[in-house]
Amino acid sequence: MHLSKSSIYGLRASILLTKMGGDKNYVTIRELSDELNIPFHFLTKILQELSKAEILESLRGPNGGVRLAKPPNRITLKDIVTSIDVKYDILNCPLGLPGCGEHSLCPLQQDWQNFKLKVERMISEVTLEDLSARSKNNDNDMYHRTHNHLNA
Amino acid sequence: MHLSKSSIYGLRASILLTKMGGDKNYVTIRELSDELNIPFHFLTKILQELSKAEILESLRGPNGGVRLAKPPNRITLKDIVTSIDVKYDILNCPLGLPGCGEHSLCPLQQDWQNFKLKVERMISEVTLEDLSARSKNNDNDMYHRTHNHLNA
DNA sequence: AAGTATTAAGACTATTATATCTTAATATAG
DNA sequence: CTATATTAAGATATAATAGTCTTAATACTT
Repeated sequence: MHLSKSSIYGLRASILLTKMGGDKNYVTIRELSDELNIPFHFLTKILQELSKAEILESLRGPNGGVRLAKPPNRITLKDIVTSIDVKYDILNCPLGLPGCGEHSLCPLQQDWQNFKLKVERMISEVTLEDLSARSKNNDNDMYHRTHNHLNA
Repeated sequence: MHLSKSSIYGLRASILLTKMGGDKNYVTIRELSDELNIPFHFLTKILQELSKAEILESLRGPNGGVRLAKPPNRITLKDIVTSIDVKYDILNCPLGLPGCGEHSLCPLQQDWQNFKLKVERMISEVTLEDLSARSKNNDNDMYHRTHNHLNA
């Protein structure tokens, strides 16, 4: 049960893009990678995936970069995650005990079921707009820190 | 947020051992690996860790094998997991959103906090005896299936 | 048209997790 | 004492993930 770094980086970049890109201008990947401390070439490849999935648009050359291809209230976290990790495994019991969620052996079963449903609903309902708004209201804005003591 | 396969295999083998080993006889690793569909040599190395941690005892030669080194009600899941994955990362936000659990950006924050506490408490309180008992009362006993459509 | 800034694409490398193979050590049985 | 069964240990192999580097394509600027 976890997302790949690719997905996490893709999420973070998309959120930052949402916050910066209100004016429909392109933002360079270099800017994003600097701000988020993500290796440039690595982020480039990830964002290429999101462009192919038509979540982002890109433009080469001077003044080029990437930007959202749709209004941020029409892009869910699930859109992003499933474009990057084609088969993401966020929903397996963290203890890997067989049958968790179906049978009664795993003691976490009930808690896991509940949490799983919330995760499922959250990622398919929450949009970039939502997250971006939250972030703006947050004094202690982790998205603009330059040091990396973040979760990974 | 996830356990390594090593930890999961170690857990499964320990549970099976608990169920088989009431009579204090040694069980061969081959038997365990066959029953659980875990590669023999791989399981051997994992169980060596558990032996070093004095959770299991082992004996070489004919009639050798492994067995619990303590009564199963004195071995918690956490004992096993921390012996195998010295630094297990079960407690990071599955979305890797920065600051989850401390700040308010991640929408899962509250749910994640709750779940995390339950996981923490569970793995440090539940013993092999508990799990083994559950398993015995379970008709559909996944631990003795030979095919592997289990969580991983 | 030339130069420059930028993404696209793909090859390459590094790291970690998972798995296998080989040999050594040890205990038992005969 | 010899043969055999078993774990111990360590070297090697494979696969997945993460990250880097190089070159190509493209778009803008002058």
